[in-house]
Amino acid sequence: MKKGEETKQNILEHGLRLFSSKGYEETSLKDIATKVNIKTPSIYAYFSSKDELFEKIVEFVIDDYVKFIDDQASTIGPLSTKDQLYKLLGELNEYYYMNDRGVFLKRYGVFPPERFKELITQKNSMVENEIRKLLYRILDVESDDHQFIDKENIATAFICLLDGMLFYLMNYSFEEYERRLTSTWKVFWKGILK
Amino acid sequence: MKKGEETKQNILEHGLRLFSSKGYEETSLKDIATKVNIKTPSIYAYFSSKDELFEKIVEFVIDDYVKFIDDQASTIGPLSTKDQLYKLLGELNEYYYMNDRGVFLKRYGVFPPERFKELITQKNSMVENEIRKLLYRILDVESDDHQFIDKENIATAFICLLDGMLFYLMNYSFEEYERRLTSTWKVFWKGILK
DNA sequence: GTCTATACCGAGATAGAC
DNA sequence: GTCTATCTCGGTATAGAC
Repeated sequence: MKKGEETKQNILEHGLRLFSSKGYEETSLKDIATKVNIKTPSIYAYFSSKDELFEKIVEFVIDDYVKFIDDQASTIGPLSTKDQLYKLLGELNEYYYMNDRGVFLKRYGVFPPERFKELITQKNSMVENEIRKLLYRILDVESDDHQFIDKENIATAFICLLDGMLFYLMNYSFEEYERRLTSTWKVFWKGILK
Repeated sequence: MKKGEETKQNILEHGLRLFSSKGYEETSLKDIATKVNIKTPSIYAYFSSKDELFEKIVEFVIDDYVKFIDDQASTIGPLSTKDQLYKLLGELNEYYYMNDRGVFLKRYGVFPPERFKELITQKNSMVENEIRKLLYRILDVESDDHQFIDKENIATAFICLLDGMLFYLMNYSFEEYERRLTSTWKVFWKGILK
């Protein structure tokens, strides 16, 4: 990779990390520059403004998440319906926990800075759709022992569960999160059986 | 009410509203002063800094919510267990939807500015405890036809559901939220029965 | 491509008149 | 109790040398 290209990547990565943990306004270009080991004005060689940098990160993050969701489709294929659902829940949760992209997604998905509201809500509905599509695919397979309630219903409850678990992930230790995941999953699974 | 006292209340109220909708950093003291129809420096007659103003609002909001939860205890008394749970879920959700205090609570509960992190997480665990206590009280009554799974389990799932629904409340119309509440509730209720 | 120097602005905050 | 005037600081952004 060329030196310039490398710097650009570094700016994007550290920007992502800082925006995730501290928020848009609380992160200065100087903070980012320091992490990348350059001076603030050098950032302008790659991005025309702080806003533009942020938007580029938004786009990268959402596209990456959509890709991640699609990847799950192929990974969970051979499992039983129950295991597929549980695995999907765990994987999507851990995507949030394990990297800054997830935190970024949630932080700005729920509370976007005024200027980026439109861009973000638009992109966000893509994500929910992707998850719903995957859930329908899982539930459509009839080769299983179980009977389920209405699919749409399940998807809505599943997504709610996903969002709710996020709070646990963010506010508690990983162990506590796992305990709570088990509890919640039990209720969900019993709840969607006919 | 004395004039000074009134101004102070106005600052608190408009501060709350602006912090909820725009966030801490994006809200300037000038924004608040404008809404109150005073000039920025007048705020310092009541609060020694922006930080102090914010902290006062945090404390007010959390205390008010805890009070609200306690109020629910007396309101839902005569209903069946099922109706009590459903009503509680609806009431707690709508507290969020209907006033800025709820949005404030969530916004800073999940993503507090660095400086206030400690204050807020500490206060926040009080809230979860209050909800758990109330749930245990509801579930302890045995005069009902239903058998339930483990109480702790139910409480965890309930709180997860509460947090998840928040995303629906914030990102969709009230009608869509209600549709989704129905779906999610169905799954939850089936899930907690023995 | 990265730097130093600097312009510019808006924020939080203080002093002191009325 | 509220104002005008003003200070200070840190942020984004630009100019121009190397």
